[in-house]
Amino acid sequence: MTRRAETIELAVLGLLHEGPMHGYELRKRLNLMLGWGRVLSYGSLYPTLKKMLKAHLIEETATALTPVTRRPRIVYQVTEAGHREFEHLMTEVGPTAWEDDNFDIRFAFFGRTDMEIRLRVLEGRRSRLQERLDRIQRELSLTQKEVDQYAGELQRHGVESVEREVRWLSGLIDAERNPTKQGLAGAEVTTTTERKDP
Amino acid sequence: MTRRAETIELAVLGLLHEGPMHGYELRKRLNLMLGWGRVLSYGSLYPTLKKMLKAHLIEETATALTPVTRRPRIVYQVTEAGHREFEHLMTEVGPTAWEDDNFDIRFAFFGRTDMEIRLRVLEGRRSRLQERLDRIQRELSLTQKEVDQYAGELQRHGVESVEREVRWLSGLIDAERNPTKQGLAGAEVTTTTERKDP
DNA sequence: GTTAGCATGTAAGGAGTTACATGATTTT
DNA sequence: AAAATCATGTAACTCCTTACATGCTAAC
Repeated sequence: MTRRAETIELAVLGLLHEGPMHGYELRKRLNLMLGWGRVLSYGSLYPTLKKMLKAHLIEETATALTPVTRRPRIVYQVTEAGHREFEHLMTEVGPTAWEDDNFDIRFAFFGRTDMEIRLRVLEGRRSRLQERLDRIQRELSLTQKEVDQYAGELQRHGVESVEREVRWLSGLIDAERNPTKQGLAGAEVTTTTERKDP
Repeated sequence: MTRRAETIELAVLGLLHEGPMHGYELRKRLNLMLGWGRVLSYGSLYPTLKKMLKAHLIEETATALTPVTRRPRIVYQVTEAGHREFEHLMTEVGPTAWEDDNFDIRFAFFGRTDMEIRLRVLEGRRSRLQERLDRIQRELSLTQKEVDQYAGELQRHGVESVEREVRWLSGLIDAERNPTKQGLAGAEVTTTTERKDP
């Protein structure tokens, strides 16, 4: 949240790399990408696009408008500067890179970074989560007051979720380190693997 | 997010039920309870407490201040009205109850509600998550464009997380329905199952 | 012909974080 | 004695969501 603007910018830059898109479509793709829960509102997206236009990170493409269509469908595409900004944001490895939202979007675009960067981001993310677990463990041991049944269950479930996340990251890190197996990054670690849906 | 104020209020009301507490301590407990990630800032908590004071939901207790301590440690406790408000918020089952943050805090205080309410909240939460999965599945099938390796892995992992959440809820619902087993709510359902991970 | 989805925006307002400000107490 | 942590606040600022406003296009 809070620092979501940055995230959106990076996401827009990354998505437009696939080809020109207009706002409405961007929003859908964005929601699918980082929208586990919250959805991005127009009131958030369009102003961001305007801002990016002004910063010359993206530009409007001439709209294919038939004599009939009065309403323009504005199609955006990345500029050279935008492309450089994307590279810059992706290679700039730092604390912000492993914050919840930021991590997700960066991960989604891992295909366009070097393994070195990928590893640093994955490892940073993992330590962040590990710290979280440690902190909780520490605080939990300090307040040894016996917790309520449900509150305890919630706590347990929360801890397990984070631990699961850590295992996922470890799998991915391993996969990066020895790409012995055929291409699939960490897929078989996460399991699920086979989907036999039509 | 957004409607976090409500959540904080409910949490404060619930926590103070355990006994009087001062702001600093409340904050720590709160962060431990709903703080998987974000932490609650003072700039958020204290104004909320002030607001609740004005609404007579809580009151300041006379500070045990020795002649030495100049700085008062303000201790809060729930009023009768606050207690009623807590009951009201907990029994009022509706969409807000199964929003991410709201659900967590409500769940933590399940010990103080009836099974009927608990079931409705659990089931509401489960449908919400199920809808989320369906929506994603639907959108994913529409855009059959082959996804990038990493983006795909992220998607997969996200879906699995939600599915896991659904299973957890199902376990809890079962446990509520037949409390045959000894007390422990859904603990053994969440499992942990056997971890003989390779 | 009307509903639903495509498509683009803006304005107001709320919510909460950051940074600031202050001081006490405990630990190293 | 310094550092850490306890403890309580406030103000400004940043974001973002909500609600509003408009109009096209496809399906039912």
